[in-house]
Amino acid sequence: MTKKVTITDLAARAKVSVTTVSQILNGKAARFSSKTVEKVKQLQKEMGYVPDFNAQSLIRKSGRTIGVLVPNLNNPFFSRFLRGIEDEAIKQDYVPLIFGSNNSQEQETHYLFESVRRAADGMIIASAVSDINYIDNILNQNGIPYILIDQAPVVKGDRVDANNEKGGALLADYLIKNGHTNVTVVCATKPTLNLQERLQGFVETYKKNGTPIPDANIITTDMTKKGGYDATAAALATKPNAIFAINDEVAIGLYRGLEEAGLKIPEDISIVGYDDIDLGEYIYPKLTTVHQPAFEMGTKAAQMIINRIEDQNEPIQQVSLPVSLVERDSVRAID
Amino acid sequence: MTKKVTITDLAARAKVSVTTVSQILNGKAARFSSKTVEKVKQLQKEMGYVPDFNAQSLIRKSGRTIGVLVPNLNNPFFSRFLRGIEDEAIKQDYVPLIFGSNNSQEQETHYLFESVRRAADGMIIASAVSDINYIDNILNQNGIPYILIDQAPVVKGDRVDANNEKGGALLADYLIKNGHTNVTVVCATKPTLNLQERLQGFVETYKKNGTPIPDANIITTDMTKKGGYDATAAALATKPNAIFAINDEVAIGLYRGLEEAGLKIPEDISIVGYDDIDLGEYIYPKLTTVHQPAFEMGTKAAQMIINRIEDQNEPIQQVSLPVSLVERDSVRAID
DNA sequence: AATTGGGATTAAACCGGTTTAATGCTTTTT
DNA sequence: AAAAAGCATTAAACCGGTTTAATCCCAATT
Repeated sequence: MTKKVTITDLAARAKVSVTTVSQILNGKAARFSSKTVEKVKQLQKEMGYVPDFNAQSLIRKSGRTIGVLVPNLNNPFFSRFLRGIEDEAIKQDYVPLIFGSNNSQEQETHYLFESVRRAADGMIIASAVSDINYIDNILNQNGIPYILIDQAPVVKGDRVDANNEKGGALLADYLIKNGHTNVTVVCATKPTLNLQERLQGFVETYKKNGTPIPDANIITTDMTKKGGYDATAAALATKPNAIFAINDEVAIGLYRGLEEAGLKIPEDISIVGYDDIDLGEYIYPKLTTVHQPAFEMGTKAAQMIINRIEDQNEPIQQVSLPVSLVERDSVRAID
Repeated sequence: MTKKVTITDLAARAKVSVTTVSQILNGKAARFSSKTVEKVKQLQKEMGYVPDFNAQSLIRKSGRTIGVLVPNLNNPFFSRFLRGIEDEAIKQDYVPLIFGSNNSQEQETHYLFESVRRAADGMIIASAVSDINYIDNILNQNGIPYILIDQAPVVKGDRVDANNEKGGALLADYLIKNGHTNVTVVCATKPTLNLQERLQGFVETYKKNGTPIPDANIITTDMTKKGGYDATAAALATKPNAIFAINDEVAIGLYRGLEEAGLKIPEDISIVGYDDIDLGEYIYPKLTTVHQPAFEMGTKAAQMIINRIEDQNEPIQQVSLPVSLVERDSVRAID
């Protein structure tokens, strides 16, 4: 409970001015005698002096903080994504301020304002909401740069995503190749852009194949395990021989639902997911899915927002990371 | 990119002093004429004035920030725990600064110092390390109160945990009741206190039952899915009829390992886990485990640290939340 | 009419730093 | 010997707020 040591205390004990201390501790020591430099550095250790963060940020006009908003802390995809952000941010001496909105627009708004209030230097946003105008309003008005994950910017802006259309197409091709012409999709009730794109890529591929997917075969639900589970009956009612779960969490729910319905994967029905969360390798049967480079999306997003923060005039970037098919055991070939 | 509005700007436009604006905006408006009050409030909206966080924190000597350190952002147990913290913190107008150390003491240390530097008002720590003296050193020296999750304080200090010994005992009783006298445990290589306690409760119960567990039946590995998977062979070598995975993640790994070994759960071997992550309900067969109130542990921890922050003299609290057995399908009765 | 009192407002100090523009002293240069 | 240059250091302004202790003005008391 020792009272906090300030730069003034340190200066007093060193019998120099605070300017001197400040300069030396910030490495602008060029013009100070090595005697003074040593004295100050020594005293810093001795007294355990740590510059006051708020005082520093106030005058530097930056706290090297990045606000990060994700819809769901629970989804392993986002955990990996967050790890990527943390990893890169730390390297560049930034700190992420992480918020999970639980898929609620109200909470998103709250956290957006909280980030503004805390003077985040920039934000990385994976919104759960499809209409993101309001984000731009809040952030732009406050001069906070941001980068969107998996969403199209309202106005021209930075963006990182993985190639969702491609991912959808990859899955469709694979399923078609394995003889599944009768598929149903379990998607979100209010799909965000990335989901729309996945769906689009998938559906288009089937159309091109001459085996279009009827609208009735698009089931909607929540993007959670429970959502997948709850959608089982509706999906089954369409009598598909394969189901495309728009993300892996939903696939997990479907696994359970199908098991309870007495159906065996992939003998009775095939399933594919999307994301490639690590769990996919552990469940039985192992899940065939599309790999999204979640970690890399995180590091890339962090790099980009830091660049933007430090140079507002950088050209706008829209980065689309590659995806790939992860072929495992949840699909069987039919004839 | 409109330059940030300061209180001075606002005061100028309102033709009053900054003192007036400050007072009014902080609700100390009692002595101001309603005309002035209205004018200021109106202008605040109009100009979109948000008080500078760092300036405010500097003088208030608090940024209402709670540092949170967890070993692993990936583990659903911690996701739920974090949600609990976030939930409670927000209510009390605090913001959690979340860090995941990836089970590395080096990173833990880094984040500890980062929290000090950022002037966290307090910390909630779920360390991955069993010897936590160093935490106390860093934090205590800087006058930052903290509360430990699932660890015993070095010196008398606040603590939240769930009743781990009880949980271990619960599992042991259940297994014994179902006729499993020959069990093996998969535990951490360097178990933190909570894991030691679980193990202790489990082992003691078996000992009391007159069927002690041989040391050879305690297998150690990493606390991840992969760790569980990797431990399969060693566990199987002890020829158990039931395995206690010290947490659910490990159990998931074991599920996969056992499947590959051609063993059926629970027909050929029974498994129990610990934590009750939501996944347990979805895998096949559903996992029997011990429920830890992760969310409540989070809210409780947040409440406690906030109390401590706001009143350093509060009596020290050690809260142990109740656990319960969740009986599902991964154990069969043998005779 | 002088004094008191209270309502409305603000000047000024302060929080803990950073930075710019001096200042004072030596040492060189001319 | 005076002017210029160089080195080491620091005074003072500033960042954007909060808070304490005035100050001002007008109505009410004595």
